[in-house]
Amino acid sequence: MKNISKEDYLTTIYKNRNSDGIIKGSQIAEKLEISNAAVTDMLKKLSNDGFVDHKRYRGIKLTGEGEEYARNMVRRHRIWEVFLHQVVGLPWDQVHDEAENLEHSSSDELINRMEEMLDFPEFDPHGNPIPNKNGELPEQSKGVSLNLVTPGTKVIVLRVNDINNNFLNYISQMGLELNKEIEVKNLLEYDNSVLILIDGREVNLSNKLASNIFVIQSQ
Amino acid sequence: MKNISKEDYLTTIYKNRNSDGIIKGSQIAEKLEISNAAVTDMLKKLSNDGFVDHKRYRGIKLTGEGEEYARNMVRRHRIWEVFLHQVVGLPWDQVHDEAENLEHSSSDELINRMEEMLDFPEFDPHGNPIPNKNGELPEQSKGVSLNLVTPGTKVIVLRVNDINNNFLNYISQMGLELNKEIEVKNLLEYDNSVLILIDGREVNLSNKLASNIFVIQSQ
DNA sequence: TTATAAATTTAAGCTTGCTTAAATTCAGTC
DNA sequence: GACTGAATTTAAGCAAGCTTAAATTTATAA
Repeated sequence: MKNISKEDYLTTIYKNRNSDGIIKGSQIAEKLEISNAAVTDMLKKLSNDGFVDHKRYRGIKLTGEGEEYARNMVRRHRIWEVFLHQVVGLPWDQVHDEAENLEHSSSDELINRMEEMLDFPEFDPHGNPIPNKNGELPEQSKGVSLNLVTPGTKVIVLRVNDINNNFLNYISQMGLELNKEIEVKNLLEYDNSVLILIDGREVNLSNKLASNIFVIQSQ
Repeated sequence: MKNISKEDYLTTIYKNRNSDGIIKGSQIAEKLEISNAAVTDMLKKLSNDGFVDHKRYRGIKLTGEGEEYARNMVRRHRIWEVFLHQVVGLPWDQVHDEAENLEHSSSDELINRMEEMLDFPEFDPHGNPIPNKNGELPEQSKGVSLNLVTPGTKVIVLRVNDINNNFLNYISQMGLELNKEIEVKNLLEYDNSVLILIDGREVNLSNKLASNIFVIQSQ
């Protein structure tokens, strides 16, 4: 049976909350693929532990402590990704799943030492920002998701969401990589998928896929 | 509450069984610091899973599959230790505890890649042999534990048992390290402790400590 | 051979994190 | 202001891995 750690609940909240910092229990349940009842259960514990603010039937929010904890988990994850990519030499589409496991099993001292070894990287191999030791995030241009780009525009890949190896492997095989210039050719009304030009090849991306790829206009 | 993995049971059996490959449940319980009842419980499961041979009230033995599994865990542990020491730069007395956690959370692919990066090391930073991909151990001179050496003999440190950071840190602070020559001055009858000469300093080691340090006679 | 100590197993019970099903609350619509 | 559907919580129950206490088996030694 699946057994999800408190750490996973916290990072799930951190990554999926809305702009007000609020998330619904059902969203957590969906992301973690467990029942709503299990989420309610765990929220009681996380609330007792002081990691989340939660009142019955209301939205969920991280406390300061919860925010700190979650950011540190994200930090661990992303530093592992950089390390696995740069030091161990794993391709960018194979570091996520490994980091997902390692992030729970390493001391902060190890993370800090790896960070130093890597000369304090600001972004992971998928372009996502790495919180520093104090939990602060580096500046990053906003970007827009690929499914919202006006057809005819040339853009540069800024970052992609770190979903899982499968997603990363798929877009990698299409030739997508960080900082690569692509052109949005068309937006298909039928299914909201996007037709793009990569290395002179035309590729169709589903709306869902495109929504996880963030770009900026190239000049 | 403590929650020990099946993997830990298997490595505990592997490391603490006698020369016939047999271990008693009570020994496992003692090493893992849990009750005998918990061990009986888990042995049923491990037996069902085909990892151990076990009949009621009799000794416990690894099956072929169990042996393979345990060796692979030892392999993972020791490769992590070498990696943390050589690549990340952790001192030899600080790699054990970290590796203890990481060994459960890394894929075999990662282990193999690290092994290759390290050019297929045969021994970990404490001198203990690393099983290769096929589970085979490198040749190693036998050595004798320090508490059994005849006083007056000069010896070289061959390996030390990988107990925990605390033990390693302690002997490290005394100046003990791999391949260093030391002299056994005296064996104190009172408590079976050992008086040795390291770098010209006289140091007394308890019998228990000395029994975890293995040496060979230097010529 | 039998008594006794040690090791092991069984039994009953606890906690954690999950499940499904039923009950409750909330939010939006008419 | 009542109705309805969605979200949430409660309730009851399960599996895993532990606990302590009691019962059983084995090994040892008189």
